[in-house]
Amino acid sequence: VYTYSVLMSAVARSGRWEETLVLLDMMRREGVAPDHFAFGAAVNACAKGGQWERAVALLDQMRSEGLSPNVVCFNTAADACARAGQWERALSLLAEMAAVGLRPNVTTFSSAVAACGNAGQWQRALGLLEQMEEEGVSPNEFTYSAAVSACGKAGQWRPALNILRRMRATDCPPNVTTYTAAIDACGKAGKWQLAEGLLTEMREKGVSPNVITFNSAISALGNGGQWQKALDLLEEMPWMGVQPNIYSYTAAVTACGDNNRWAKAVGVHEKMRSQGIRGDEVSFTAAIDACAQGGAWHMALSLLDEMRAEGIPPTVRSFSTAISACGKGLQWARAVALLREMEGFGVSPNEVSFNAAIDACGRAGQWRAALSLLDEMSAAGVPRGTITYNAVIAACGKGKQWGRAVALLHEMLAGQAKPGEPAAPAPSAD
RNA sequence: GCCGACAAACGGAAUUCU
Repeated sequence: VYTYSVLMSAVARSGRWEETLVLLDMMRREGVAPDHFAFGAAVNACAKGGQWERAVALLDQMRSEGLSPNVVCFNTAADACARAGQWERALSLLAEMAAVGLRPNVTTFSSAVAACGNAGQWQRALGLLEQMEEEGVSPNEFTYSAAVSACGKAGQWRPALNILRRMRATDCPPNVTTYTAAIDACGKAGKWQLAEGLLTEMREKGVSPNVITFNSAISALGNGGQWQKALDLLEEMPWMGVQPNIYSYTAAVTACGDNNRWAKAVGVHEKMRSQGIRGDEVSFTAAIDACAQGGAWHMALSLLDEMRAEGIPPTVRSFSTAISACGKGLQWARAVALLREMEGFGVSPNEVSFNAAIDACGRAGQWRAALSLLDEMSAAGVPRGTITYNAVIAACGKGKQWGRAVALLHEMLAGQAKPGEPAAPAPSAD
């Protein structure tokens, strides 16, 4: 039993849940009854592998084999729900624990808070903080950080900062992760000055920022329009003993790109590579996107070539971004050509790729080309989305093809009869 | 007590509007 569960925990870390289930079966076949550790490892593998239903089902499986799930098993299943944003399931596991006489601990609550946060339920996350204290369980850094992150994801920077304030009054003061989550929360809300202030504050309090903290701060500055400050911080972080990684550079590339500084973005990306950090598909795509936003379609295409020359296979996102770059530069023929070429590189265009190409045609007044792409899309088995219709309707509008635009609108509405789907944004009616 | 299972923070793409 011991040997098996050690083996399973190793497999679990890599998220290979299928293998842990096979191992469970092997144990049974050899007449070895899986214990809490073995099941715990299997539940963990399901959690890491994104299989929250299986994780929860394993708890029932345990019972049918005569084992009552313990707190760790519940916690691990709650973590699976948290990762999937299944807050209702996470909360029902909490309730279930109480029903079978188990006391949820701080880990249980932390996962439940994270589950709410990942589902956008920030008020519920805060409610859980209160609830756990009422039940005599003190939140720790994990819980608080999850709560700050929950607020941040929902754009709630004030409650996020309130949690930090509250922590200062406990014997669990904010640590580097909490500060990082708070910086990220401020950044997402465009509050770059607050993010900057938190970075200063933490250092004053003797909490050393790590690379993730700096990356969040760079993004916060970029998101607040402060691309120059973002670049400055990238330069300064080594002085504070933290070497930038590829995430840091990519955040800086995005900061420049989102603020209409495509040449700076490309420069930062090059600098990264001159520092011995190889670009990857994400960093290149960020640089291509910076060019797209700046209308620098030619540079976007060069970057796409460059990444291939470096042996970094462009992804569907890379291609879609480059198509968009061509479109914004009114290079519709190049956009369409790229759409057709990508298949040759082993990358199938998806809905986004087609949308970008259709938009490229529309911008250039090529409504016929846009319509034929719509047909091609169906022929390729790629479903049309709301955005597809918006783009193609806009293309017809630009080409003064009112009848076609209206027909497409009706087609879109007719095909959208699925209840529960969000309604299409109303196209402007001129 | 530890030596077998559990938890938190950061980066990339499309349409319109902001």
